[in-house]
Amino acid sequence: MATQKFYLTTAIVYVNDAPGLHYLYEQIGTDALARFHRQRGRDVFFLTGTDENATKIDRAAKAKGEDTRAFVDRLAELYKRAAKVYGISYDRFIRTTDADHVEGVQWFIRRWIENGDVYESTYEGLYCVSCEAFYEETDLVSGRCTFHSDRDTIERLKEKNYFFRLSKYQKALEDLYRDHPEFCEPETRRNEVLGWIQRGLKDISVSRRGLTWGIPWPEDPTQTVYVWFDALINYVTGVGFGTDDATFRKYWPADVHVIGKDISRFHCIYWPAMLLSAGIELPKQVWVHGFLNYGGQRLSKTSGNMIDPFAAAEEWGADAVRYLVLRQVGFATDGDVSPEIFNYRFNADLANGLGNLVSRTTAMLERYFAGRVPDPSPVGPSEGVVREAAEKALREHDAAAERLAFGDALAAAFSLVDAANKHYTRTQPWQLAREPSRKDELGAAIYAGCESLRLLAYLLWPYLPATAERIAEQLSAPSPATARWDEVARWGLLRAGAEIRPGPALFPRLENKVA
RNA sequence: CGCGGGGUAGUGGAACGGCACCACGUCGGGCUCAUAACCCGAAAGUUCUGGGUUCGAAUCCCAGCCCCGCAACCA
Repeated sequence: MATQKFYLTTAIVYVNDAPGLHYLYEQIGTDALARFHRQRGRDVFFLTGTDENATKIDRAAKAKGEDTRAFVDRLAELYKRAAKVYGISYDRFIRTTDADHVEGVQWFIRRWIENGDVYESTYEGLYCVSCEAFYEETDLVSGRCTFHSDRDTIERLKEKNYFFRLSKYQKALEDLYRDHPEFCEPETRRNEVLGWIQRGLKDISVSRRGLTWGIPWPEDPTQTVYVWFDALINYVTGVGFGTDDATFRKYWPADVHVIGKDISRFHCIYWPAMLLSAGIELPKQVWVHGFLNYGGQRLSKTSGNMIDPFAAAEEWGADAVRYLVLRQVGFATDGDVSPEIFNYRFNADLANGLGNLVSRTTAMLERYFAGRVPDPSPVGPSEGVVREAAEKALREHDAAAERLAFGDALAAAFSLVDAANKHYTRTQPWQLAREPSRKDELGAAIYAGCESLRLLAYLLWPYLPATAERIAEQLSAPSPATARWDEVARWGLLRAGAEIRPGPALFPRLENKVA
């Protein structure tokens, strides 16, 4: 039985500035999915990275008087550091300036050329002679470039470029979506894409002339690959296309590309057409997530409503932030985040819910059983109810996680926290403890609470990896990072007599910050 | 008539033809193992507006108002 592979990607991020929380949002969601599949025994390859070949990056570096190469190196490190802080478990962090990517892109484009899908044509547009770049009408302010608004630098210019025959793939894309509607999820995003296709596809310019930064067009050094097309190709070069056939054959096609809704056109139309032209199998799915809003605006650099991910990790803890964004927003739709929302959810779910359940359970174990897990029998009605709740949580969690509904998945897992709390209210262990003759009942009641915690450690690991480790450690249970799912994810596996090692509060309440 | 999404208790979400549900917050009660945590109960909605279809509409149709995203060479 060969291990099933699972290859997933995030979009690569455009590195013109420091990372924001919206960047981590996609990383966190994709990481949770990667961990979920690893936990279920799949051979996961998780690719993420940086998009570095844009002309604007070259310009941003020069504007700061910095060498472009040094500039992207510095920013790539910063993004890697953010990923590390948040426990993003990528297998490769690709940079589009990596040598193997550059080589792979050129091989990719040669295939288009061989296939007759590239031709020379003229691109006409508004050109800023100072920036040496084309702009759209909408980019200009009163007909002037925003970088050089003090003088007239804009000219209407024609440039010879290479064009890709996107129009040739109109029918192939229609067929793709007819036969495999699941290619783009969720459905609302797919409908949007179908609308674009129905209105007809036009050929697109895929090269730029006279740039000094970017990937040279194969066999024509006067042209540079237009950065969007170079960027998309990272999904195949990241697993060895053009340079490492064995790895490429092992992981391609991708199981899912996780992206934001602003770039679905590129991933759901251009990308499959590009692959078809290059004679490469299509990925199985593009999964489009929503955005984080703060104060009614999309969280972004241009909206000026950044939440700094490094500061957020200091404030709430990286695990908590992972939980907060996924639980609050869900993943498919847009949702609101703010420090106030984080604070109240932190207290309600993490401190009062999960953290407090761990505290009360381990405290009772220490007090009543000298820090050893008691025997599970006799199993009374309340223990049965908790067990059913646990099994339901496992089922519902997996079903939700499978469809990237992380908010629902977390809600399913946390339903077990509620079930355990209700169980304590019903059985009242603190009362049983007063009657020595009922020691067995007391043990069974606490065992059920303990067992709920153990299962929670495994269920929550994809979202709260560090917390899950701490819970498992406190129960002397196998590490969620390495345990085989079928050997841990069943009720009743916690060994009686196991040592309990209570730790400090997992999520101390944020007392002063609740407005 | 560019395209798409959305307007539901104070807040955020769910239901998408059949008694309008959940969480947080608020109020009342209980408990004391626990991070003033936990448990039970209650109040709170003319489901954006106006028409229509239907035995019955938050849900379907028409018109309008408002918010958000996209609008293909910006990444």
